[in-house]
Amino acid sequence: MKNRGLTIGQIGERTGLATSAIRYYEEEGLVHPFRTDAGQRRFDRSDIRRLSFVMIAQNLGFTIAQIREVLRGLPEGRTPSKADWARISKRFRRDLDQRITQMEALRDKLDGCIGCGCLSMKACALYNPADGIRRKGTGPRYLMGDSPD
Amino acid sequence: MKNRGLTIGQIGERTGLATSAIRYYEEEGLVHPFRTDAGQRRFDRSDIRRLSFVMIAQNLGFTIAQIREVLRGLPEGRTPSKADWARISKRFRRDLDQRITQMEALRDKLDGCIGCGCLSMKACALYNPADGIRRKGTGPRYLMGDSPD
DNA sequence: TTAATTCTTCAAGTATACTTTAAGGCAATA
DNA sequence: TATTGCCTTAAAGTATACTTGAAGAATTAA
Repeated sequence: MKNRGLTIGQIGERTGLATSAIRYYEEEGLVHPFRTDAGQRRFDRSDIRRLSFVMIAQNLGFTIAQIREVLRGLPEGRTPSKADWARISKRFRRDLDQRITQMEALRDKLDGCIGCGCLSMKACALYNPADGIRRKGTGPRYLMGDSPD
Repeated sequence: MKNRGLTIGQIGERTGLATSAIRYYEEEGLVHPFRTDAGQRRFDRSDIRRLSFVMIAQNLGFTIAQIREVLRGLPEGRTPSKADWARISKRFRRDLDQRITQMEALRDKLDGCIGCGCLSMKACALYNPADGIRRKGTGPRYLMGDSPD
């Protein structure tokens, strides 16, 4: 193995990600592997954690763009420390808290609201739950509990 | 207005949906407008509620396929009653309760887990919170950390 | 009646998050 | 050395949930 580091295949094994997904994540700026003299990707061991973070964030419903933003909070030159990770995880925590609050509010309004006969959905709390759940743009929108099957 | 009923444009105004979206929803079997002799769509007033329900479900993260499933619980021949709506809304309630519980569990594990260096993501609650999104792969997955530091 | 507006279908485009395929180069092993 | 297997890029395909555009028919307003 030339130039040391982990190959994309090895990273794939460790993380469970398809190599195609990892290449896509690089394209999207979520990982920055270096290259061998021959042009093959080589990853740092810390990239495993980085990609794991990406997977978790995906599971939490974050978009690639959002994850990229969050990962900007990590240092570039050195391997991120536990404190680095803890710092950026706070954003997740805030987001989760917000979502939970939102969902609880929705749940509490559900029975009274569905089928209530509101003529204007603009006045209905269920119609536009304070942004955040519904993604911008198109594409599949499933939240944590829903796998597309 | 021929053959009575609401036109797609009027339904769009009432619900805030684009007419293209409404046509798409018909194609997907979420609404079933009748047609005038000339072939134009005409909607029942109860379709406003039906489409509002679709929008709410969308906001809650349900897919079109799931919404179609739920809507099957409504009567075909007559206008759904309040009781009909209440009945199918229960599914939403259950789903919301489940998601809230899941998210709370995630939130509580977040600080301790991100960057913790877990050796196996199989043991990590953040990795597969809703189980089923990520496919099972071969071999051990050492996520959120490489080998012991 | 004429003109403006709304309706129709169908095909293609958009965005996200990837996977698949093709054609070929690099690396480890027998 | 040869062969196997993993690596490369680029383009195209997939799924969801729609929107946009074209061309023409139906409906409404003046």
